[in-house]
Amino acid sequence: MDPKKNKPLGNAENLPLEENPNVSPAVIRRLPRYFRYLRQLMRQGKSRISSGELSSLMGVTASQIRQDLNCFGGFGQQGYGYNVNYLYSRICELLGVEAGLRAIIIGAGDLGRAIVRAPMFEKRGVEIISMFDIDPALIGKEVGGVLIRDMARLEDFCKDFPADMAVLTLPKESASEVSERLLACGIRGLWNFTGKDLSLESRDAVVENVHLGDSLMILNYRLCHTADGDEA
Amino acid sequence: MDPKKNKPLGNAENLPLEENPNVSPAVIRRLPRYFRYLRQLMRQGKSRISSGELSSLMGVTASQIRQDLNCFGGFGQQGYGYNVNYLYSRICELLGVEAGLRAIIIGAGDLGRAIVRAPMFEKRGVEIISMFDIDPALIGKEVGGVLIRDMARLEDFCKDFPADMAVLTLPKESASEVSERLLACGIRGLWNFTGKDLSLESRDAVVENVHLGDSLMILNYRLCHTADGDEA
DNA sequence: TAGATTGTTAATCGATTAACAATC
DNA sequence: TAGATTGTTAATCGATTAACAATC
Repeated sequence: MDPKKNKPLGNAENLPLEENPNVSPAVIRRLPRYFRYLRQLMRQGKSRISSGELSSLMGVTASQIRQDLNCFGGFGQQGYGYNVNYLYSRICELLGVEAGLRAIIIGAGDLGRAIVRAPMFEKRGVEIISMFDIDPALIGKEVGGVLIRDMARLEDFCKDFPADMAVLTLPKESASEVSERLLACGIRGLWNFTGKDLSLESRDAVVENVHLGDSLMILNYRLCHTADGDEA
Repeated sequence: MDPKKNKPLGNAENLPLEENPNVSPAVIRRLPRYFRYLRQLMRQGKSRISSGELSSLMGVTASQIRQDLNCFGGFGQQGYGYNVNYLYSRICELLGVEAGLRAIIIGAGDLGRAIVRAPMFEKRGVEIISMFDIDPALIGKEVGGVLIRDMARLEDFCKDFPADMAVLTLPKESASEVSERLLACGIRGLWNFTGKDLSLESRDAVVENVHLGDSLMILNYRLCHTADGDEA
């Protein structure tokens, strides 16, 4: 029973991973959690795990884990389970951790500065190459090793240093206008913290909206509706 | 055809809103968006809206809107539509905007300071009554009008000023230990930014996990898998 | 009244779970 | 080989959409 290190054997074998279109949004939303738990298992030196073991660790069903992983081809081995290192590296590949993506941050306010200093990007293989702001008091300063440039120079900069994504931490009033400029610069991904719903799916760009206000309201709702007498 | 201002007529009429248990998580997740769009309509002075009109505004189906709103009773009127002010106030009620919830923030780092200064809480009727940190260099300072107190005094403070929720913007290493202390203080809601999955549903507390790293990874995935040759 | 639009039921679609044959 | 555990199909569950009768 030698530990598995070889290629996947599932039915997606001869397709490049990037071109499997049969992956549901629900599965994609769960991939980052697999990434995190596998990373942790690897650090703990665990070399092998079964769907059952992983399921009790993550609090989901073993069935779901097997179903999810199989969307991308057979990552495991019957009778053995999954090789942690191998599975981790396949998931990294899926998530583009090794793709060398580059990001810029638009808006050097509180949130922009908090984000640029977080180790999040580095851990996930995304490089922040610049920040931009319109405030003269901020332009020219450095935060977390990243220079804040004048928003007016956005187009110039992108010509020389193309970025894959932009993090929007600017007031929602200018969100639409700025996203147009970013698309024109060739940026294809927006991580949107502005609180304005952006949907550019039709324009060959992807948007991930993070709406903190909505998240807070969901907590509010549940606080108000879980207080003891819920089932009465 | 007089504009509707009276009570709802649906079958949930004689139940207090807080005790309708038939509301699916999917509906709850959408309520904050209704809140935002209705708020905006109100500011624009619009007094009446149909599910069809709202649907094209929000980019969802009219059917879903009617279905969603009906979970909580009949908020509209056949042949007329919905009264914007009335609907807005009912949704505020559902979301606890008038409930006078109080929050504390644990961790006065970049993210904690960014959050305390955001107008988000005030808009949603949540009052931040204190921040806590263990760093002596921060304790005693004020951010956004809120005093940073010593984490060691958490229990003392909560005895005198009970809070409904805590915002966790501290390193994930201490997330579990700190949430135990918070539960012991009587706090029933956690807004968790630590990146560690917390699940305290079993212990009569609610958790809203905001995992920014996961969100970034989903964007990564879609960037890598939408690049032109997707359907090949 | 006629027109409009909800409330609500039925049909469809998608996602999760269960079960088990394949196979290491 | 026997035991374990995946890959995969079928069954269930939940969420969305369509349709239309009720009614303002």
